[in-house]
Amino acid sequence: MKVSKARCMSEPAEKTTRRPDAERTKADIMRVAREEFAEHGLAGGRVDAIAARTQTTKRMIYYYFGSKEGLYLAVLEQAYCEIRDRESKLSLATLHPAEAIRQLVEATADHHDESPDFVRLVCIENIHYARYLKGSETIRTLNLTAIDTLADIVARGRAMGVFTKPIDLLDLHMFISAISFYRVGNRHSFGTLFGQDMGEPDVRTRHKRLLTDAVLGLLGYAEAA
Amino acid sequence: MKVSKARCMSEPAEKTTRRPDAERTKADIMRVAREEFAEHGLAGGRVDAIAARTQTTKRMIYYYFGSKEGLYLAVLEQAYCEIRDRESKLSLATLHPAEAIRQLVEATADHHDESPDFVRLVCIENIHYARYLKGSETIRTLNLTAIDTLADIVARGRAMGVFTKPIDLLDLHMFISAISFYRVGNRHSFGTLFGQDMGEPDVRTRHKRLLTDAVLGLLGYAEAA
Amino acid sequence: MKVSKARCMSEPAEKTTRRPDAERTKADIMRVAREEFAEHGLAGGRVDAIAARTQTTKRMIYYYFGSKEGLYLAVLEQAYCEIRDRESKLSLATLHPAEAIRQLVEATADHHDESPDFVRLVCIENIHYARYLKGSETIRTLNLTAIDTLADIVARGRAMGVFTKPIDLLDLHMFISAISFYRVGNRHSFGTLFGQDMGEPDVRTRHKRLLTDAVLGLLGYAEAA
Amino acid sequence: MKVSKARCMSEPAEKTTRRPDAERTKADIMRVAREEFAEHGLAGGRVDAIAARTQTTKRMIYYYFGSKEGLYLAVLEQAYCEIRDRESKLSLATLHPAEAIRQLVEATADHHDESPDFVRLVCIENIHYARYLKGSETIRTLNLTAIDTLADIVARGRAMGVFTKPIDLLDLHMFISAISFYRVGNRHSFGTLFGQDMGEPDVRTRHKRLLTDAVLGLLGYAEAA
DNA sequence: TATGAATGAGATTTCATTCAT
DNA sequence: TATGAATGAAATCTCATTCAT
Repeated sequence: MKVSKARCMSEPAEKTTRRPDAERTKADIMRVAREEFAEHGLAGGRVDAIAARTQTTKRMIYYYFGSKEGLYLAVLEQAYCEIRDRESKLSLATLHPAEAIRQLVEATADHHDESPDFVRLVCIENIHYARYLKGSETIRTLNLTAIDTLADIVARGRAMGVFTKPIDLLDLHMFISAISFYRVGNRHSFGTLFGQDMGEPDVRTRHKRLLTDAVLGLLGYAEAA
Repeated sequence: MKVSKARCMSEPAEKTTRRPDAERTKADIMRVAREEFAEHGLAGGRVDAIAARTQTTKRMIYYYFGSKEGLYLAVLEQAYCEIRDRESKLSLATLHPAEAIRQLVEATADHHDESPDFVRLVCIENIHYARYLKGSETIRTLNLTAIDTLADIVARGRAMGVFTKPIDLLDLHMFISAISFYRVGNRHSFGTLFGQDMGEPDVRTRHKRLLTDAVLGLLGYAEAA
Repeated sequence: MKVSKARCMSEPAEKTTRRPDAERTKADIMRVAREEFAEHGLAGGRVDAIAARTQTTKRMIYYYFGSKEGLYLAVLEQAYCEIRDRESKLSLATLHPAEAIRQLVEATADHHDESPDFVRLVCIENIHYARYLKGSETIRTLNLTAIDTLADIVARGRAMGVFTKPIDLLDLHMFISAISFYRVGNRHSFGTLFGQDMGEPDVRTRHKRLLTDAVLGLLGYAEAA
Repeated sequence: MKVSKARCMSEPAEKTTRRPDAERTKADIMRVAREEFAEHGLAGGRVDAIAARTQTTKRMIYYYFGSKEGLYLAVLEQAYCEIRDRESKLSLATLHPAEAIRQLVEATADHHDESPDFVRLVCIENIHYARYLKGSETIRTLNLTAIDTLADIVARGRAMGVFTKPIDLLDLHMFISAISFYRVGNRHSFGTLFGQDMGEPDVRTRHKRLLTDAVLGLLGYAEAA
């Protein structure tokens, strides 16, 4: 598989001798493939369907990605890269720790709400026991920054004396992710069983506030401090 | 108890030994199908593979369930029935509200940890936009007791003055479910990315305590009360 | 195949010792089978579908008719018996020959128009190269009376000097049948291609008059005679 | 000539020898499929049987025609196209109207006698209530020329004063078609019941003469004119 | 690079028929 | 006579992948 470019997907065309369409063709395929796999899963996604919605042909999919699985992996890597990029764009270092937590929670929840494809791909990947994630050089070397961001905020809060309880950073991250993820990933079953649409703006707002409160509570945030 | 016992196909076989034994055949198929679908999803699951691991033939799958989708739906319904049964067996009515919450959280988390197949099926169903769930008369009339149980505890806690903050019951339920669900559903990607196995006993214990603390915090549990 | 009762299907129950339901069960099966085969053909008709619309079970179909083909044959025989019965009820012997021809043509056309199932079964049987017809003792011994009826009319007409041209009786019968049959059997393709519904009352009337005219013409009917 | 030549897929292969040769593959499949469907009907025809008698594989049938029904429709369209082509090749414009009628009747009867596959396919299609015909853009826009041809002859005959009776053109066409069609379509049942083989040359000749006479009679052909 | 045709293996589903009681 | 369960064989259709140019 010749795909594992650790540097995500930005690279603005490089101006080499090869036809300038190559990158565009690959991007076109990946965009469609992402929709297809997010919609139907790896087993349910159809190479034919992807090719049909692309400017190019099936042969090119194999030329560039080697196999259906190779394409799926590329899609997965791209999705994680985007998440990493979004995470690393947050600048919470100058905020009051409680406010930083609030903004981090909101950003995380919003990321998930706005990227249902990503959530679906992660669900799908877990159905496959994260087999592709595990096999991906790219993703294993991908530094997810969420923990670092959290670490900084918590350290500052503790130094300032506003966070008073000890809590494992990974647990804290899991907590924030779990709620954010569940709201999107389980939206359809939850909505069906309980009649609540978790996409509604005020439900969304309420859940973010709830999560912020819970997280601050776990950190032992002393409001008065 | 407002829960209308919609038959969950338990009834232990009226006449002991029947002729060619339809119930056993169906149960045999469903047991195997559940494994197959939970493992590979609806698209990835193979009717052939199911039949091969069964005492009967592929033909009988169609005889009893009509189609692969029909079988999947039957499996899904059964899985939800079991969860409902487990939920309704909890008797927390006599416990102190805080203790009841703790036990409810623990039971919920344990249910999920011990039923990874259920969690996977729900993920899969959400990938299908809960289409089968929505189409299932059985499941739509299935009274999920979780909310009732929660309602009772919260009402008692509030009456006793130990729960001091207002919180929506559905949000509370979502909160507990989300953490319980994510721990199992996203175990593989989380483990791969962060190097933590959420199945380990002490992680599990820690997460349950964390969730209990968070929930009690959201309820405004005043320990001294 | 135990079915070949030359005497068609009348026999009013016989009052023997056997369960009185036997004949009714058979008749029930045949009624449904006739619909099914007329609708979908021999290959397209489904034993399951027949059984499902019957008061009895699939097993009984095999008990009484031996096989799908046996049932089809029984249906075919019954259909031809009914036609024979209808034909033999015509009493044209006392009419003026030209009037008799007119009534015979009308009756034939009406028979076909009112028995689309029969027409369809005959089409289907011809698709099978009349294999079942050829193999049927019952039908081979069935005296189709159409030719006799025609023969009588033509003989009388010729004796009276009103039919002046010689014409083969079988050709004459073919002529009348062909138009009557085509109107029903090819109704759907004809209607689609030419936008004319041959079932409409005035089209039907027109065609009957046309056919009568043509037949009388072929017979050299001299009106003034 | 008001006939819009809707392409009937004739075009003799633009580039002589192509690469893997799609047209030949399709034509090969259709030739065999036509035999199979004409022989056994849509329900009775087997895709496997078609593939086996072809130079290619079953897979290609689905590649080119999508489904068994798609292939059947293609066969049906082709059969109708051929008929239209045959019809449009008749040049009766310069003949005496009575002679033109005779040749038209003979050609129509001959067409049917020489294309039993076409007749069988039309029977089969009528069993299906002309559902495929109705759904076929191609066939619905196919201008059947028979009526035009007839119209021209009748108009000339009337202008010349040799055709003296008014008659609906569609009825006239129905008449000619019905006899021609019945002779082939119902050959087997008719032969079985009445012991006459309608394929025999002198029967065929006799029927053509009979039909010509009847048609001219309906037109009020005055020989002396 | 690019393309349309081709394909083998295997997927789901169907069907007439029979068995056990 | 009656019934529901069972079945083997074969039907239709699908899919990722590769070939020839």
